Amino acid sequence: MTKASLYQQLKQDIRQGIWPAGAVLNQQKLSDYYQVSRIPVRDALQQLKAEALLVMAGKASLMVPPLTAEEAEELYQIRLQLEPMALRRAFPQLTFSLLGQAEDLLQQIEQDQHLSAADRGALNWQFHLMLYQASHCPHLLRLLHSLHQQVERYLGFQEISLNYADTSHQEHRELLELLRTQQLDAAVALLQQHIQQAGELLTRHLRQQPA
Amino acid sequence: MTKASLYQQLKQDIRQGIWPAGAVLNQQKLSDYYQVSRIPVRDALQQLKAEALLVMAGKASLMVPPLTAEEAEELYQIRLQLEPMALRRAFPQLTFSLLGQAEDLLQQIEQDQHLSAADRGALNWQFHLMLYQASHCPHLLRLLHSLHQQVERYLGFQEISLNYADTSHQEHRELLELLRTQQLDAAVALLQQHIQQAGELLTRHLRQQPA
DNA sequence: CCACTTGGATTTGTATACAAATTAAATTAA
DNA sequence: TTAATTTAATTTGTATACAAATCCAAGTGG
Repeated sequence: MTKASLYQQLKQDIRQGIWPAGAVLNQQKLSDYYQVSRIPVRDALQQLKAEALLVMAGKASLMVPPLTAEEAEELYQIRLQLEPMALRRAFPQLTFSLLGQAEDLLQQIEQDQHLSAADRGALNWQFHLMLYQASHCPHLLRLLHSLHQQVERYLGFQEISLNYADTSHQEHRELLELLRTQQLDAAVALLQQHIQQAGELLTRHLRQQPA
Repeated sequence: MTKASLYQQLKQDIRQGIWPAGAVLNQQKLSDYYQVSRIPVRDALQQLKAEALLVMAGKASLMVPPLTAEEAEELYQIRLQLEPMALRRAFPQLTFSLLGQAEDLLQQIEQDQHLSAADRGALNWQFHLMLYQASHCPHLLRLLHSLHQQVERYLGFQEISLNYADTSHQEHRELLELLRTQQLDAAVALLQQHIQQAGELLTRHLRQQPA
């Protein structure tokens, strides 16, 4: 378990609920669990804290943040502001090659019916990222990546991703088609609708059946 | 030099150019300079890296990011998307008490004519924060705080803040007045203009006279 | 009964020492 | 001369040991 991979592992284990929402993580427990000293654990924790994938609990201890409908809505609202911007700035630099690669990712999602929620989430983000990357906006991409990691914690609910899968796929296809035919404004409108819809579905679910 | 303060100190020293843009920071150098072991230095560096106040230079070393017009523009564009959102979400919860506290900050800026660029920047952000805080959006506030820290590195140029000071003050006053009289849309429009103007001034300056 | 100390147990913070990796220079071959 | 390769120096990564702080529960006074 090397340094970078400990960070990755911890992040994945938080997503997968090994360290559930509300759990207080202490360095000793983690260094025992991952069979490393506290130093690399501290490094990983520090990084996760800075990304808000962990939050302070008391004066010195760290906690896996609870999942709330309010914060989920907030995250989607922020995405709703930033992702259209990313798409607009990427648009002039989008190539058929990139759009093709994005389509490949879609196909991968649709074909492999028995992907884990985590894998589907990762591929879904890769699809969006493929489009946004062309913007060459390092800060924007960094923020979107961070936001997506936050959101991913909420998408463990099988029901959501399954119910929404078909609509989502179709919207992704339409988005690609609009970009291919140079209809930027329509593409942005669709993207906004896409994000808003996903956000509403998630928050509705959270309010009905809190995490 | 305790842990939290080492992080603060390093951040301040980067802003103030003790570790200038492009400088590669190594742990030994910093632990000598700040008279602490490498462990707390590592913690601080890890955090600064996660906030993009430091960036990777090569495989393992960290660098103070260069200042570029492109990134400055990007940062202001992101603020342009997020700050109006923060103001809108704060608006229903804004009280006369908060508006009063915001006004106090303005007065503090205007009265003290010989503030350092850093101090003026800090107070300016506190003014904006006073308004946005009422939104109770933790993620949004965290992002805006981070963005502002990024932007602050660009505002060491005396000419900019001095030239713009008067216009900026007046816009701040107008903003408060619009909020007092419940004119949200006008307030948002002014805020957008305020950010855009500041961004254009900065990027124009950077393109004329690169850092 | 509640708020407030106080003690010990736990947990985090830091220093030092050493291992692993990276960087940069020197050397060699094309 | 240039590019690739090896080697030495530097720098980062990690473990262990100890100091400082925090947390929590038991005890005390109001």
